[in-house]
Amino acid sequence: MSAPVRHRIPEATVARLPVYLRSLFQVAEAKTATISSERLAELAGVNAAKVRKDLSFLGSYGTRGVGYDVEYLLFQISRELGLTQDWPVVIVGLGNLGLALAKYGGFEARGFKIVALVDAHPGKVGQEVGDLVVRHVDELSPIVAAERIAIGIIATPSSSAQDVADRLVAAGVTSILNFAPARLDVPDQVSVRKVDLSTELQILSFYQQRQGAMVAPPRPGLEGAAEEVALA
Amino acid sequence: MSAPVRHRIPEATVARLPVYLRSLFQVAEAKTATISSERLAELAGVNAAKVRKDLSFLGSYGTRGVGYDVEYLLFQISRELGLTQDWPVVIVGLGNLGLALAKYGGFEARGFKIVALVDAHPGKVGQEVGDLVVRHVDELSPIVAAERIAIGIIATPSSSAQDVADRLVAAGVTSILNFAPARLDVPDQVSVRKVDLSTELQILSFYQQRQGAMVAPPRPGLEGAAEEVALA
DNA sequence: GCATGTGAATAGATTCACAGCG
DNA sequence: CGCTGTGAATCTATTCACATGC
Repeated sequence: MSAPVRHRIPEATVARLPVYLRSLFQVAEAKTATISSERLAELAGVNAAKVRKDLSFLGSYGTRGVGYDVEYLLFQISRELGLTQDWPVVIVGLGNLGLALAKYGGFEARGFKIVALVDAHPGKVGQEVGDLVVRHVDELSPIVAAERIAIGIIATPSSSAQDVADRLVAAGVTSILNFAPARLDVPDQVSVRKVDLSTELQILSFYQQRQGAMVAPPRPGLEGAAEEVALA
Repeated sequence: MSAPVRHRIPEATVARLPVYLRSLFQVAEAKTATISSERLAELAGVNAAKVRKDLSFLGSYGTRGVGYDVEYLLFQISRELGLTQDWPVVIVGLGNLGLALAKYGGFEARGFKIVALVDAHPGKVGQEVGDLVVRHVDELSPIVAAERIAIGIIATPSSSAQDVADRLVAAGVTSILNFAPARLDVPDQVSVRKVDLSTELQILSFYQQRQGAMVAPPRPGLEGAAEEVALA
């Protein structure tokens, strides 16, 4: 059931697998049966050697002289990412952002299903959002257990983020996506990823400031290399 | 008026400066005058040697045997990030996510000011959000010019993302924060950073699937890509 | 012939460990 | 003496270049 685990897959590679997955979905819609590393690289915005090396960590799924079978590769990457099942997710915090996430339909298509909404504020509890009713954060444990939730999204103010993380962990959640601009202290077995909008803007600001009219774009993490900047 | 640029600052370091900044604001509120790399590392969730090396790229702002002056360091990092001024920002796309971002008050405090909202949908145009009125995307150029906007946030469905990016670039925007799950093709001078919620969840799914055993919380600031957003 | 798969080379980031200085 | 600043060592990631095998 679980993936082969031929090698230990590098973190940087794991972070790119979802990008390849998306590109492959596009290609699959166009009824293309096979794809070369060159073409996939172009769609994903990376370099072809990187694509080949990344895919080689999953196994030898390509055919020399031909390329990769799109459907087969889609399946292999999905399996590697654990997306052959749907993961139940809880959103904690239903302010502007939490609500936007709750209403966003794009997760379902990608292997995730929002199954519970939780907030600490009495005014929020009981509210209906889509086909879910917001429940109180004190009920987190039974909800997580009942719905077999493994992934939690924190969309609260940062002042409550650590408390919420503690509750999620206590309830048995082992993966957390944190939108609050706060560092979370969690046990080693728990994975945390952070999305911080202000941080992203500040990084853009850095590169923006350095260019006035010169050079040097940053790079979101994909290709490209920063050029040198002349001294002021 | 721009920073000293003693060395070229590594990308990984740039991505951590906002984290240090936030930690320093906390510390400053507590009226602490100086801070050691050890303590700052703890607050930022990184290792102390990394803090020292990162800060050393900005200059020698610490005092041996003592630590760093909090206020001074705050200023230096802010300056390096270009946050001594407020950047005017436009949000394109006012679906659930765009609206949530528009209503989110956290940017102002961090050096950014949302000065314009733009959408292509007639139903959206004219709507009031906070103290702004949504304007039509066709007016982008004059708006960008009038407000001296350098940073644009794309919160549209991915099908429009490239078109919006082209318009932003044509209007003179040189930094883009992209929430749409699409790769953007832009000129070299333009910086793009991408925030992709589904990708983040998929990365969590990978580690979740490899349960119990090792943990490997991926890095927050750099790579990432894949899906996200926008709503209709 | 042609595109994969992969060792080897290079580049970049992190960590170590200690010299240097207040 | 304590903590910064930094070369050196290590680890991770990227890119090159070509042998391999369809």
